[in-house]
Amino acid sequence: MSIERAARVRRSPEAARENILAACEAILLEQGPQALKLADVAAGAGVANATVLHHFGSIDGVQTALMTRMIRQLVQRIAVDFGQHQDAVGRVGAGARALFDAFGTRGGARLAAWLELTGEARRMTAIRQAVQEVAALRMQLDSPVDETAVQDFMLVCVTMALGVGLFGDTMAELLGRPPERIREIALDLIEARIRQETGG
Amino acid sequence: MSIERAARVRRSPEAARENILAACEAILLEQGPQALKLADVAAGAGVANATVLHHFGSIDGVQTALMTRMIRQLVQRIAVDFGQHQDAVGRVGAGARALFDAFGTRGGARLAAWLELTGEARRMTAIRQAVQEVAALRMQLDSPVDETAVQDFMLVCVTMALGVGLFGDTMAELLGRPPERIREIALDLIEARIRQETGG
DNA sequence: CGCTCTATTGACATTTTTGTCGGTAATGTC
DNA sequence: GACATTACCGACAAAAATGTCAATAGAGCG
Repeated sequence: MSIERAARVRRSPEAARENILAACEAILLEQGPQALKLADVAAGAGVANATVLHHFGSIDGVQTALMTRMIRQLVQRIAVDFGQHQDAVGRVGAGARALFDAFGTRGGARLAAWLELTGEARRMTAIRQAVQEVAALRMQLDSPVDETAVQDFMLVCVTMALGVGLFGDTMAELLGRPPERIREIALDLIEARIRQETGG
Repeated sequence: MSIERAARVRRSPEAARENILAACEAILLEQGPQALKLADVAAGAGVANATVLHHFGSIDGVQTALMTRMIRQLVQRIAVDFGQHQDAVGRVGAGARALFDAFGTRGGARLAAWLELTGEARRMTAIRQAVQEVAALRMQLDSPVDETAVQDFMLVCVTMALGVGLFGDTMAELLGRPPERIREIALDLIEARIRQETGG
């Protein structure tokens, strides 16, 4: 019997990078950032180690590209969700909901935690831009009294969404409560605050 | 000139372990979990690599011991803070405050995030025990209507405390708000909920 | 087809990190 | 002081992870 060698796949540079980063994302979500080893990434993508290095230069390059990609996806998802609401009343609640969705799925919160732990949290500037744009939008549309109050409030929303997205499931399981409960209550707190602000 | 060799320090096994784990904790807080290398830990503790291994067997043993130690400290801190309040009214607010303190300082939230990312979140069972004890205590003292409501609420408090503790400072800086703001608003949300629950 | 370009690769080199081992030196005990 | 115990260390070995390089092979183009 002859030795069969898998036919070599040749992709465009973009497709090759995409393929590798997708594998990285899966590893990050399933095993955490410390499992992002060159060999594992290459194996996950179905290519040789050297191929990964050819496209990204180093394992750090891979990580940087992964962060960038995930942040871009995250911001885009938030923007889309937020843009879908037109009425002033439901917009804030829907915005909060969009935040919770964005960070609760596809590893958004895990990415943020990774950045935080590795001291690369400055990379999240894209999030800042998005939040500030949204804040400006709300000022324009709903014209609430205090601008800093709006910013403060959005700040807390983002932080809560991150916390729930990262720890929610584990905490719920740990304490024997249904996983969606945390999110419900957190959103409830937020909406109560909104009613208080706008209503009286 | 003769070669001076620093006098060898000999500690009790407990003190030696303590010394090493303290160095680990500093590294974890300053540089993140990925920086917990054997050589760095040994250097931080002022001992040889082999000494670290002598006491913990392997670098994994070091990490496990560190987790255990930090969790123990964390739970103890929460318990102390919580036990200081006697009146039923302020207890919940004070409890929430204690939670925020515990996770916001000394890397409690960073530890939790690390456990979460590495998939070792089950180690946090000590936290579960503490929360359940506190919930039982509150049921006994304040006898609110619904037990699951109390549990749900504490669950959200813990998750929010974790989120604020881990992401609060970065998010505040990122959005140009004072760092203590998040904590204030979050506690405000919680206390509003308490008033709503108990008051009407 | 012949040619160029470059994504891809296995084999190898380098670096980093972890772990082993025999010996040394504090400390307590008799 | 003699001895046993063991925390401690330097030097080295092993393993793991990253990175280099020359050669190979798809794909487009004349």
